Amino acid sequence: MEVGRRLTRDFFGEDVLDVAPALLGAMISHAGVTIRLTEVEAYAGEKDPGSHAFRGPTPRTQVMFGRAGHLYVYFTYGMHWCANVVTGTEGEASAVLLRAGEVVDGHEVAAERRAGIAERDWARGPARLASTLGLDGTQTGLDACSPDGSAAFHAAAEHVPASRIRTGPRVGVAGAGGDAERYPWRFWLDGERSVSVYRPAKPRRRREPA
DNA sequence: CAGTTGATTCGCT
DNA sequence: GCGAATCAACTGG
Repeated sequence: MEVGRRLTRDFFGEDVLDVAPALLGAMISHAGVTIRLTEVEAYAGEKDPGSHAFRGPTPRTQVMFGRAGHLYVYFTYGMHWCANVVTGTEGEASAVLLRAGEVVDGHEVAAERRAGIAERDWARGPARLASTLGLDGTQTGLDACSPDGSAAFHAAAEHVPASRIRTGPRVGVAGAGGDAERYPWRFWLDGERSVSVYRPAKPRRRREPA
């Protein structure tokens, strides 16, 4: 299929708030499936209370403090994997969460991998997107800018006018209240069916004791 | 459509 | 121990 130029490490080395919207319409390929990104979220490194890097490097978040263009794939809610790409300068630990997209190549592989799921939902949400790409914890640290790596990003096949880009608060991020939460760091393409519905970051109600 | 709930493991305090 | 950058199934309108 026709894809744009491959995105380089220089592309990911820019500021996360520039990289995130620039990824809309771009594509990521892994394990036989290509997804066109329609929704992303920026996480601004160690100074961002919503980021996993907020409390400094740990074994889990080590890769975020490394080079731009590497994948940070984390496990959450006891069952889901979500994928980010590291951005900015080394040691900064900023990253873009890949929140949603649509499968544009590898439909047969995706259909097998996501058996029983409607095509519309294959990459509608970060855990679904990672699952459809076949990404899990074994791919964390993978260099998407390496010529012989298994994952790669490609520029949008079509022109994405700035007027189609929307911004808003991040989804499902607890611990709001800091300065970081005042900024709309979620970016999506207006009018795309694959964009997940916004839900405010509301703390889960604890079940009452019996 | 919107709203609610259980599932289930890990990372960190 | 607590709660999480979520999902799928289910309810009621």
